[in-house]
Amino acid sequence: MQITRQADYAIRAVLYLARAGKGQRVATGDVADAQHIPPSFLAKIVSQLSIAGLLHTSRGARGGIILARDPSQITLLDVVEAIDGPIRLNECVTGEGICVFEETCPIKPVWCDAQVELVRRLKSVNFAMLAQDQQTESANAIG
Amino acid sequence: MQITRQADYAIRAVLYLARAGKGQRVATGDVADAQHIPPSFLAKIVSQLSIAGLLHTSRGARGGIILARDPSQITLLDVVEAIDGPIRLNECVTGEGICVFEETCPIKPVWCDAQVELVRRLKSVNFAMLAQDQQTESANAIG
DNA sequence: CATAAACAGGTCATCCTTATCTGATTTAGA
DNA sequence: TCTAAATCAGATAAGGATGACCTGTTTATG
Repeated sequence: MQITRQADYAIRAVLYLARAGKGQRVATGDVADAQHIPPSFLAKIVSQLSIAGLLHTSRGARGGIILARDPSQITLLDVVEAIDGPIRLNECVTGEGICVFEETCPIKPVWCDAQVELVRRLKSVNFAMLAQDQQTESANAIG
Repeated sequence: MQITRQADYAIRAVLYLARAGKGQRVATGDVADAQHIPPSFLAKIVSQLSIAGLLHTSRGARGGIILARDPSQITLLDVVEAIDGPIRLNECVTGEGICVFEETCPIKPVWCDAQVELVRRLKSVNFAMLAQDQQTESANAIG
């Protein structure tokens, strides 16, 4: 019930790029340094984000990575799902035919609803918002 | 980003007990059969639920398991956290000092808020409700 | 051509998850 | 008291996910 470290790293990387400003190409080494991400691990993550179409890479000297679209067009959900795959709170939410009790199970709707809400929430946050905010005063989940 | 099979099994087991009715002692083997749970695996789960105080066990012939409190006093959250531990959407939500960027991170509040909402939702569902409902017509999370 | 950088991939250790098995212990009932 | 029924505790094992490293290969710049 937790996103992976990879997804967390990916979010921080995209945030860094969003903050770097428009059309600013950045070396992944710089991102790793600034965000305290193991450099060789970040390479893999960048590769996945590139395949997902969230950023463009350019090789060679003066190469680097750059966001594929405006930060306002990249949501938290985009990044999380690019790395961890689709959000599924329980196996049965995946589709039909997974659970024997599907038809009469009173729990499945609970998971479905909760998942819809979570997805909606992550989709509502984009990286233009995140890049400009410093930490907002907000609820703390502890306790 | 998914509850474990164990947690899912635990939920189904508790649901079965809730449906069995008040003061009805049931053999774990029966639960395993009815809910299609590997019997020897269920034993471990039952043990954890017992430690968590959600059900009582009695050994010996005619022994079995029984809910420790009224189904209305057991929430979905109780069962999930008894097995999987506290719900944490991201490592940083656990507490202070985990993340270097805590103070200025614009993402942490998003996770905290989403987690609070998810926990609230799971806490709002108890097994008295689940036991009496057949499947309600509800949103489907697919798509 | 030399250098800087991304890229592809393989490897590795560790932990988690799921599951099974075995033996010990307890209890009800004949 | 004996036996069958049932939980309890612990060891074990396969498999996969996770986090991380390392080595070449390709490509663009100067």
